Amino acid sequence: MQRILIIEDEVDIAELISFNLQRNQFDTILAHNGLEGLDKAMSIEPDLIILDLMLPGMDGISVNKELKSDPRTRNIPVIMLTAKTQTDDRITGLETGADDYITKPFSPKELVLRAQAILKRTVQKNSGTVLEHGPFKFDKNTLSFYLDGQLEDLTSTEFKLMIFLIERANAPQDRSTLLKEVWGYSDYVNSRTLDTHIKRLRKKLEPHAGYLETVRGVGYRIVDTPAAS
Amino acid sequence: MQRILIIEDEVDIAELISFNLQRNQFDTILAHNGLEGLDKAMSIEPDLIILDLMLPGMDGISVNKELKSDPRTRNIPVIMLTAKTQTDDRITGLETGADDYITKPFSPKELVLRAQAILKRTVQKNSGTVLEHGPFKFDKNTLSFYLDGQLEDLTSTEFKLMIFLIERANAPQDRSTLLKEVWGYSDYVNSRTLDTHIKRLRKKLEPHAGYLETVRGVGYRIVDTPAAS
DNA sequence: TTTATCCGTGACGCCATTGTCACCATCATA
DNA sequence: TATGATGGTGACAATGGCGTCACGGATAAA
Repeated sequence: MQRILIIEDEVDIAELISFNLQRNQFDTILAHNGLEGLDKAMSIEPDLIILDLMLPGMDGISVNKELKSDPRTRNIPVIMLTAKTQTDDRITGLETGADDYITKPFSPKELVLRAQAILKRTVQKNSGTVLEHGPFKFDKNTLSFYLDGQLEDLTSTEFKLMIFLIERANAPQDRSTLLKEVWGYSDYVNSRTLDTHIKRLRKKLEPHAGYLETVRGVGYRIVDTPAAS
Repeated sequence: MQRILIIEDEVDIAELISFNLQRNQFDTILAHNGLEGLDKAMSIEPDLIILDLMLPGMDGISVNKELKSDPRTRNIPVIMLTAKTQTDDRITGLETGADDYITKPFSPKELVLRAQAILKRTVQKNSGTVLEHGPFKFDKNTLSFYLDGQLEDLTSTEFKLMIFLIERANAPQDRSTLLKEVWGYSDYVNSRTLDTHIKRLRKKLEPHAGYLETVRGVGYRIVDTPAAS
């Protein structure tokens, strides 16, 4: 079950939020001022924080700044609650730190929807975008490629080709499959295009080009352990 | 717990494999000929299949072909067991269908390692590589972009930029952050590069460019619901 | 050894992508 | 309203990615 920390001094509002979130299968934790909120955020490490902008003592912006400066809480998404006046149009813009904001008065339904949307997003963001295989490492988010830990340049075609092969490691992929899946060619084209790209790839993969094997009569494959040469 | 189907007629070998996999927290199912194997594969839908090449009645290659032709079993990875003779060097090459192969005699340890490697891979492959936001859809594997379900072209810079913004939807990202994270610029450069790319993106996002908002004095953001215009 | 395939490679030219600049439009503030 | 700052836009040039081709080398079967 996902836990949501609510930092809000007005008890009525805090209860209203808490009630609606619990009804939608979230666990809730309450904090009634900024310091208590920071404390609980650090110790509990919730999945999401709902933070009122106006708080006694330490205001929401400062709390958020503190949250973003600590590694334990830096990646926890924050929804900011703001009052609808002119001045905080500026705040919504400036609050680069907050992941979303809601203006009071707000409907509980909207808040639940936003919470769900954000949590869904962070689950997506932190899952399965890094692919490792031997000395190769790929980050599908930033489209970056590392060879022995060193960032190297790959063109997007090379990137697609490598990912396709690595996700099917050891299994040879034939030429027409590769041209279809990586290039999007619908019918088989007899050309040297694939070979040329493989050549360029091998050059960039040095000294680990041995992972990329030719399977004569079929196509190519990436192996778990390169043959001794 | 992950289930592994073992299709192997020699009882001793089947037991050996089964024992070692179970010791490593896998569930195992045994089948002693090709037809029984196909049957169990269809009904149980295991996470991985270990398939002997030499089987009484229907041989391994035919079984594999059948497996790949049925939608229920098509995506289940297959490890093929082959005897080490000259002829099946050819088979290993030809067996585009199998995801990996092991030559007999093999060490149980190696088999377990390969099974774990393959299962880890398929988990990676099927997770979190598709990102959706409103009318936008991204496949990080094929680097393809869909607008209202229609495949559209994005350059790799545009792709990176969109992913970065969407994963931080609603939260404005300032110019220097974007230049640093998407372009890899280390120090702030005062240039119109970002603006130009945003312009090009907006053109390609039509008629949904409203999702990409300018936050004056800060940078840009993607919103969940575009403002009415 | 011969022969037919299949693959690797270097060179070349096209063109999409990208960054820059000048100029204009828009916005915030006094 | 006036003014300065910030963002939008069109045009342009440089670069690099990409596909094609011709040729040579390697491999497998006869």
